[in-house]
Amino acid sequence: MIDLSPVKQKFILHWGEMGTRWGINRTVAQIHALLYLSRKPLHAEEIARTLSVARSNVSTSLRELQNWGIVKVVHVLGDRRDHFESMKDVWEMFRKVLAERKKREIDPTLSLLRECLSEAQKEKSADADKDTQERLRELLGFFEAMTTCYEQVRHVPTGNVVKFVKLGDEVTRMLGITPR
Amino acid sequence: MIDLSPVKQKFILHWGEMGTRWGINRTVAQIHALLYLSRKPLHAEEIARTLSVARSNVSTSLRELQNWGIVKVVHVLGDRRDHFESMKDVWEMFRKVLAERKKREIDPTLSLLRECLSEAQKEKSADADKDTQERLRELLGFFEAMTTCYEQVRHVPTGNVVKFVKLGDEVTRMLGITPR
DNA sequence: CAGTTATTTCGGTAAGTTCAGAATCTAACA
DNA sequence: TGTTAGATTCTGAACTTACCGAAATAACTG
Repeated sequence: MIDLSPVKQKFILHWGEMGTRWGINRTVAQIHALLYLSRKPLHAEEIARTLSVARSNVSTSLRELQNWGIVKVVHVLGDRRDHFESMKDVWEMFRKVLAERKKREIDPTLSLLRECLSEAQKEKSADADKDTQERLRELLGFFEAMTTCYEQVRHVPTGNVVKFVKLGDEVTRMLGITPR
Repeated sequence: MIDLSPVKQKFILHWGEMGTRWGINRTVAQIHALLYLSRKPLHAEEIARTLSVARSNVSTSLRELQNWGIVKVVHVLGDRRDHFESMKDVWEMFRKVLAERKKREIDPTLSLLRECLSEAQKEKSADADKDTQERLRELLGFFEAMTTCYEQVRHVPTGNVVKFVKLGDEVTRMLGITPR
């Protein structure tokens, strides 16, 4: 951490904390922050030294970041060590994470809700739990809406994000769909 | 757990798992699932028994759910124990959580990024780290866009959510803002 | 106000996670 | 083909977080 400017330190620590709040391992998030801020790709040893964490820990964490699809291995001429760099396009990065979370958490939840609903219909005490069914159905509806929403957002190219957000603002205002 | 239908069990367990992935304590999420599915408000003792967790643990978790604003205390006539019920409107619940997460995580991140940027400008090695500044600025831009986005979504009444999502779909398609 | 029941707080313990270092594996290079 | 730098995996220790049960507190009843 000594090698880092105070600003970088501050950000990396914060990002680590935020990670834990969203179910991401602290070290994983810190490494991500470090790579995101780094001008050049770093090798594992360098990361371990900079953040004062074990080399092994870095290895595992990098693997995870690669699984999220936001960190990539690159090679530097004349150096046989792997170097790692983070995606720099924030929007693209966000989309990656969104896609991955959908795959890991939303999709399984959709399946589960559907299973539950079909099982609920077969159950003996069927009408006794009409209520549960209704609840599950509403939740399913919600996640389906989220999926639709995601499908739209997923294809907006980075350059258009701001435009897109502003547009949404206009439209909702015009149509008065959001009475306050 | 014995008192629960298989379907309820299944859902509660899943919801608990999903909770952990998003930084929510497993028990907290399970209690939330239980209350969400429950037709009538439950008292703490009942929750503890049903989920086989300690009474005290239930107490703490309920407090947390109340902090999120998605569980409320209600009183049952002729019973002096507190009873708890979950909000049933999924969309409303989602908005609550969104609002809370914004307050707890996004807003502090915005502040931090602004601090970092202003400190970065004062730093000695100022131009050496033009790059870092640029990265931070982009991240800030992203979170600002997210905030705008949130502000729109935040006022959509439950009845209009589906309409809203479909509308977004139409608009983006019409304008061809999302070329595939 | 004494007795009863519900709720919260707190200290210890169990469970889970993170981490360092050793052992193993892989591949570059002589 | 042997040597070595680098990457990965494994294991036990340290630390963190979640959880329980006991004790204290608060709320109610007669």
